[in-house]
Amino acid sequence: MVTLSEENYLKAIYHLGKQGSVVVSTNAIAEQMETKASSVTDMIKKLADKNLANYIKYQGVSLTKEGRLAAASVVRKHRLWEVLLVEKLNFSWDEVHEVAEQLEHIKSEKLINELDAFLNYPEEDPHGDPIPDKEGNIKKVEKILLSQVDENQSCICVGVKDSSTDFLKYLDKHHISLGTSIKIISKEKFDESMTINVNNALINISKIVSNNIYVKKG
Amino acid sequence: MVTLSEENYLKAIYHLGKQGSVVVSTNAIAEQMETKASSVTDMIKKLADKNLANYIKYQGVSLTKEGRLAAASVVRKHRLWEVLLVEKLNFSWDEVHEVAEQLEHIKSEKLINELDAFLNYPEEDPHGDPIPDKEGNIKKVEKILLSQVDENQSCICVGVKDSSTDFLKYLDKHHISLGTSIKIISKEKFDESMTINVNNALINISKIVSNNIYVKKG
DNA sequence: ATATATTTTTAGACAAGACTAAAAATATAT
DNA sequence: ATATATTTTTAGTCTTGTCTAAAAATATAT
Ligand SMILES: [Mn+2]
Ligand SMILES: [Mn+2]
Ligand SMILES: [Mn+2]
Ligand SMILES: [Mn+2]
Repeated sequence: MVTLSEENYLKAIYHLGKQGSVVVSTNAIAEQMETKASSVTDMIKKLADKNLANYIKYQGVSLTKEGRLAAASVVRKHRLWEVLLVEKLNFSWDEVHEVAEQLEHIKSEKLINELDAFLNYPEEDPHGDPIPDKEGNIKKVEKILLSQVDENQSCICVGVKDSSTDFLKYLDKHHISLGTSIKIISKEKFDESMTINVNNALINISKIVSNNIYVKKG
Repeated sequence: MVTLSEENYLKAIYHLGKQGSVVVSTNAIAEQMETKASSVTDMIKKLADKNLANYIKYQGVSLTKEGRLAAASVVRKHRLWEVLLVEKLNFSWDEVHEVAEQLEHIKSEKLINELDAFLNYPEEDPHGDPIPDKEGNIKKVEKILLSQVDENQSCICVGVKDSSTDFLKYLDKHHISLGTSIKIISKEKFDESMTINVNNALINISKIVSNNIYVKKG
């Protein structure tokens, strides 16, 4: 039995582990989860006791095979629920995350499998993030940050790095969503802002924005 | 903020309160929730502190207006989720309860309203139980226990009192479901068992069974 | 290499929710 | 009316998950 709280820690370690080294620091987890380092240390020990994490004092933590599968299962549920909310229940992509945070902890094999089928086996969530399969495998899609595209190049928005409500609403306001074509008109050396063409409108976006939009060539 | 545990107690008091007097005893709650009387006393105090329950020591507990609304909201969510599971996700009526026990605690106004609309505003759950509206009102449908129907009378199954997996599977085996026509052929004085006609088959059911099936005349 | 800063762990406390055992209140039976 | 049985509450303990403050380990800078 994995508790709700343990699931949240597993998920945090899972996410932190794939952006950089597999070993994750106590402070990184604390920051991600908006909790205190001492709480993290306590929980890491419990995860290690349950064979969900590898832990060496002062050296950081990584997930075991079992822990990684448990984490991927939570992520799978989170993203499938997000698809349901957007596709069937009229949620917009900036409204789903909070509710999915709750739904991801519902325990029922049948429920998640039926949900998957009902949604026609989606491969991505409403933010362009891949949905792990039952074995925890995810389709690694090649995508780069908009900030890394050169002047005069065109690309297509395929995801967002920040999926906070604020950022997604900003994108809505500028009519940027998954599938939107973007052409880089010019880049400013000074502050790394860029002017882009979206739906034949020119808009200027800051480095922070271009650093949080994933695109593919085309 | 009402916690998950508080919601479960509210629901128990709500259910116990409508089958008999509105004031509910500590022991009755303990039995319903499979917990100890001392735990119930502790929780009742918390509910009273939050103005969700009226509590007089040694005299039992009842729900306040606010508590009744909170309880009805949990029941509403429970039953709407059960409808989703059966109508859209291929669950049978004996599989839904456990999962609905989890889903009923998800907090999101929008989610439950959209779910209601998506399901086309159902009035009953898969066991024939009425779904409270947003204000906590339920359509009181007149139904009687099968055990109370006289010999040679016909009736239609409109609900079940016991919705345990075991009982529902028993009904499945005998092809009794919501809407099934039942004619009482004979009643045994001795043990109050009865022989009934279901889909032109004669079956004998015990008092326990006839006491857990709701029917309407017709 | 040593002093300083940062990170991580430990120790001790707290709140929620549950339990056992004992005490107090209420109900029942003679 | 009094003794007995049942119900309910209290007192004290436990587990989970969190926190603060202090101690220990590790990293960084001169
Ligand atoms: Mn999300
Ligand atoms: Mn979560
Ligand atoms: Mn149910
Ligand atoms: Mn429940």
